[in-house]
Amino acid sequence: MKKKSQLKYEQILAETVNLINEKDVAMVSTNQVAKKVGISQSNIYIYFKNRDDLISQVFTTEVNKMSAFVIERIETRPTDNLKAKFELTFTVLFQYALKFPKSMTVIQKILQSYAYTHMQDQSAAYSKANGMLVASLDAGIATGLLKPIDRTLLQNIIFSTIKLHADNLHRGRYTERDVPFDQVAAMIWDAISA
Amino acid sequence: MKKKSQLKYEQILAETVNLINEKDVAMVSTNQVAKKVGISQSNIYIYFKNRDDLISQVFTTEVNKMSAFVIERIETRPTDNLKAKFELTFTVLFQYALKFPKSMTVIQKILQSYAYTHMQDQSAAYSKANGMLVASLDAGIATGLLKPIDRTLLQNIIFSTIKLHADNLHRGRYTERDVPFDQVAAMIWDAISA
Amino acid sequence: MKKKSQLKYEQILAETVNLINEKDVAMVSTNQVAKKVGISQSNIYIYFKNRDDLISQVFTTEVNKMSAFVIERIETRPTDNLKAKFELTFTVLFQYALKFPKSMTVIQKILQSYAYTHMQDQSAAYSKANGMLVASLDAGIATGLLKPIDRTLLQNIIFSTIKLHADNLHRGRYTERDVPFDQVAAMIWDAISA
Amino acid sequence: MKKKSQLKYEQILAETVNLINEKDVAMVSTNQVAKKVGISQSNIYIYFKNRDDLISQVFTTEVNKMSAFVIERIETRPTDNLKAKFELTFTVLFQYALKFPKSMTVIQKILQSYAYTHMQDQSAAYSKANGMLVASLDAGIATGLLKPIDRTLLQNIIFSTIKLHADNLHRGRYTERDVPFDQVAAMIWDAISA
DNA sequence: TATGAATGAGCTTTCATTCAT
DNA sequence: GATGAATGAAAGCTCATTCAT
Repeated sequence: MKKKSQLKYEQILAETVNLINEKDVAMVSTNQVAKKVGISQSNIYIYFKNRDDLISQVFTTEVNKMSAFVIERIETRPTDNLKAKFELTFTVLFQYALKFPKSMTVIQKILQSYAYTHMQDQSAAYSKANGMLVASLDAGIATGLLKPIDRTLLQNIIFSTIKLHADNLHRGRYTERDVPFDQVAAMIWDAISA
Repeated sequence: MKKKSQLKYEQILAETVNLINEKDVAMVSTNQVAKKVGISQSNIYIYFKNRDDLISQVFTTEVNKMSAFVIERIETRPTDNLKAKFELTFTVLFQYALKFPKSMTVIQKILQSYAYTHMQDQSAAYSKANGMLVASLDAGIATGLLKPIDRTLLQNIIFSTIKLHADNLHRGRYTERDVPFDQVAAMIWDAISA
Repeated sequence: MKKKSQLKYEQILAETVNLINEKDVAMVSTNQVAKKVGISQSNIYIYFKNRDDLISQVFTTEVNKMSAFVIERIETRPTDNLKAKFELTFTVLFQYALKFPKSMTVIQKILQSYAYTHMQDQSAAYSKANGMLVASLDAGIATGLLKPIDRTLLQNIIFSTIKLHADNLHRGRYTERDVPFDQVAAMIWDAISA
Repeated sequence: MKKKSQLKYEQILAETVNLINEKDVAMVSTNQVAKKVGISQSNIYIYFKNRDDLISQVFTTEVNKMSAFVIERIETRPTDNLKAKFELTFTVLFQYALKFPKSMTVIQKILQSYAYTHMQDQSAAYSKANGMLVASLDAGIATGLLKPIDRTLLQNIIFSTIKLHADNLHRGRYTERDVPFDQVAAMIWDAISA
């Protein structure tokens, strides 16, 4: 794809993200996306194989974005203190959720959607990103730092809590002064630490 | 509605629950429901004002079912020990999730769906049920039993953890022996207790 | 039909008249009528063979009502003065239009509707009532009182003008003081008189 | 819209005109129109926003056609004789009704239809065309040429008489020799002139 | 007499997708 | 690359009508 088309490709992705943010994944149509971008519906099929492909690429793009954001801020500060690393991860995830409020919502919505669950080729990006987190959690459990319990339970508390906190702030339910992130991180830590 | 129709009314609700369980709320059509029940599609409009009404009544029915289940098992065992009461609540919610695996999923899906969010008259049943839980949490915070933090964060950990655990069991990710509920309850308690 | 049913029969007719007054004939459904009367839809099919029959009976009833109203006020005042008789007819028609503002509208709407045009047995009542007017007009033409021109043209001016004037008054476009009926009658007379 | 589509656009309008001519406006469905044109029903929504838009554009098109027809034949023959101008207008309207027998019927039907009455943006074309006639009539009244009476009464006689005469000819009720237009125009003039 | 239940046909509208230009 | 045109399928909903009770 050339420059010009690269731009349009990104515009389509961006408007799809916006629309998924507003309504259910299943309610977002290629029609609506095209209208938002200001192109004709059929144009979308030049950039994407079909609707599933569009949703899928939105997902992959957002996962990659988040993944890159986190890795960049963690890998560069290597530490042998596992607990500190976890806490840094929480903070970075929270920063991401604050900076890209739509991104986490979209990732979560697509992940839960029927469309994604039944998609042919699911995101390799997601597997990879998830794999890193899984490795971290397993290491934490193995070293006795985290509770010896199925990792999905730990993972759920981490992500759902951070996302809810960011959403609450974003919607103005409370301010960062009312509920400092430290308290939230402490709550997560209390939950998952052995 | 008379006897005979009461049966069909419930069949429609039941099949709608099944379908919402399988796919996104927005993807469940009156057509599909009718086909599952074995009636003509227009027949649904005898029992429900429109599609929104159908979804809404499914929601209310499930919330009432859960509410009744929980209240019946808690109110009858009054205690002045607040902590014991919380732990009992967790257990009862878990029992419900185990017994009616689709119910919690459906409640959650509808609650998150765009359709419900933008519905005219939202469920009074839900407001009431939720109000009781809110009161409990606020009391727990006030007495210093729970962390002095926004209650939605506590609530999220309780529900999402219990639901995920039940789902994991249901999908065979692990058995009750592998991950006893006590451990899960302990994790929740560690998270929310002051 | 017994007394009770006679009442319901008339209620159905009355509500149908109301609905036809508000919208297009083709838009009035048995559903809506039943709802207005407060009965079940299927009940209508006890009093009327089908929808066409309902519309047809509404039409006949209204035509008979108008016919009786006019005849009663004209036949009882026999006169050999043909011009005076015409003018009396205009006045009586106008009184009817004022007293039953919906009636003339409904008659006209049904008369123009596709349903009526293609109905099996068209109203004998209408033929009869129309026949009388036709005879009057033909007599007027024969005696040289009216313009020697196709009678439908005369008839149209008479009815459409009287109806429009009554409607204008009813909708408050002007008052009877602003536009006295005498002026309207004079206009009609100027048009049709030889 | 490009060339090819322009053709289909006009075909859709034309078939809609035909159908409205045959039955009630409310009975004309996009289904029927599509079948007549020989396209799939959804295709109509490429050319028209929705059904209302289709009806509305049919109306505007016909009004514009009539308006252009009349203006072209009147404006080009300016005269300071007001009476002559009125009589010319009658003649031209009659010519139009003869040449486009469906057009006037369709305009009238849509104008009376519930759908149009309750439409959002009503035809600017109609307002303009009507405004010109209104101005003429008001001038006629002011100069003492026409009867000093509400203009809608004058307008009704003009239009309904001309239309009925044209329809009568079209349906073969009588020939132009039986009822020359001069007589009809005279009748109208007798009605409206002071 | 009355009604609840049921249905098939029809309606308007939106959708994902394809294709010729 | 881009678009207008086209379509079949499916959606939600209303309708006239029938029938058993």
